[in-house]
Amino acid sequence: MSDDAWEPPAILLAVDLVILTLREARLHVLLVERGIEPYKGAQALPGGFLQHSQESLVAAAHRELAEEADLDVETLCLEQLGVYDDPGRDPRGRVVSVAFLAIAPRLPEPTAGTDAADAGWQPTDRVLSGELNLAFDHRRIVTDGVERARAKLEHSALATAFVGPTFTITDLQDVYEAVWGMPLDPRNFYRKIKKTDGFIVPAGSARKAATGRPARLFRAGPREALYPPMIRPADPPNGKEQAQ
Amino acid sequence: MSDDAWEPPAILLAVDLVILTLREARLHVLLVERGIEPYKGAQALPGGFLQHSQESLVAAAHRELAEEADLDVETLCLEQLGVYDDPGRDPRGRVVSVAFLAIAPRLPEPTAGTDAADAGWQPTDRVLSGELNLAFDHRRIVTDGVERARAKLEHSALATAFVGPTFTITDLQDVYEAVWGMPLDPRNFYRKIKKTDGFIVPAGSARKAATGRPARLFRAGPREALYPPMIRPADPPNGKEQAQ
DNA sequence: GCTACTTTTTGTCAGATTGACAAAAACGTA
DNA sequence: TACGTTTTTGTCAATCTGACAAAAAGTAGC
Repeated sequence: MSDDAWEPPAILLAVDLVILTLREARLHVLLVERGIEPYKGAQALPGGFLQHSQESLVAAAHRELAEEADLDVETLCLEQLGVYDDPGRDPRGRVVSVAFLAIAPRLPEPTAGTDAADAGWQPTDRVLSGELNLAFDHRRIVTDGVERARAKLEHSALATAFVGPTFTITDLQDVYEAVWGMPLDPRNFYRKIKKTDGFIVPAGSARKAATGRPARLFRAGPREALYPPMIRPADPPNGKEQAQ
Repeated sequence: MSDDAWEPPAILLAVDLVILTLREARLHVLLVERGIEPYKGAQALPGGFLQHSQESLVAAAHRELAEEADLDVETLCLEQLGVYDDPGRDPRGRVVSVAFLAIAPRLPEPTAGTDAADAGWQPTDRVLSGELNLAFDHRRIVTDGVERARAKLEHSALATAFVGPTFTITDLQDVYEAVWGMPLDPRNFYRKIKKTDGFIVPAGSARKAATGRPARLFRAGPREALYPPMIRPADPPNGKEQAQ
């Protein structure tokens, strides 16, 4: 490309957000109903274009989140998920979108913002299964986001981000079961968690549900990366792949 | 953002490539000497701007690779590494760059292309340590790329991408040692590899170096994801973190 | 041809980890 | 006080890991 007279291509840069949380022991994703064309009326991830050329991507992400879902998530830690740039993914022209992922403890019901007709939590199952159709390539983005969360639970203390400041080991197990989508043995889970140094630290004695032995409370520990990782059981219980 | 009169911000979209390979049992990255300002004369990752608004990011990546390093890597599998968008990372204006990562078996010495004064392989050590300075934020990108490769070695059969079509188990071990930057026990490595179903399949009897028992040859197996993962030993041999 | 040396491959063995399951502990409730 | 529930502590066999020995299969030197 030895062209001196080079015209910058007209490309629009956007951000999309996959916000995951736990509600009633199921993994949910934040969706908005699009208030404008294209895909007006369809469910979509919150997101939008960069406002000006100096706005950073994460700044745009936080701004869109506030605008579209009225969520106060200053503290929310956004992680880059990927870039989606298939030409033709947006009928308006060439739109390259950077997706971000965030994990949140139980959040308040979001209220509709200016650009979105409505905002609310939907179970990720319904999106992944295709039961619920999303605008653009947002189903793929959600799929990637959930898979990222699953993987991160194995190697990081991410699970504590789903729950409140103090929690019980059973709370943590609920997170793993909801995100991984499989049941785990409470006894073995308990043992594994407790012996992973720095994952959790005690937070006073405890009390919880109406019935059963009260559970001890813990707080997130200093450890960010889990060294002996929490290996999730092989996914395909229906698969029959056997090599060698 | 309820503005109808909205001016698309002037943002340039670029790609950068982290091409990793093994040379003399060390991990190397492909660098070019910049032939134009800014950072003219400095070492940098191959990459450049999207040519037109319909060009996909991977297409641009392949094109730049051919242009700048004259490498024929049609078959090279590029994986998205991340987006680098710090305003101010490029003195020419707002440049958002999407980085791609590729792993390659021993490649021919690249020849300089049109935009780059020179192209060649440099040990990643020299980049990570800061001994070799790179243009823009390319040192960070290389750091992220190497870390990604390290992580992928744990869970995928990526190691076979570093070697030729047929290889010995020792070849594989060299890959792990070079990328992880630590020595591994040949006996235990051998055992672990052989018992990971589908990782490698036999490829006829074998022969190799001038000395020692001839090693058996293998070919990459069907397995993409390693189920019992290859857990790499804890990184910090100098660390002393102990909680609980 | 025989010995020395090198590298690959096959074992061994104790300690740690895992998965499945039992049982005790610590509550509320009838 | 007996019962049901949930948390917590154990147990046990199977598996996996890390450290190390030894056999196997070549080449090189004499």
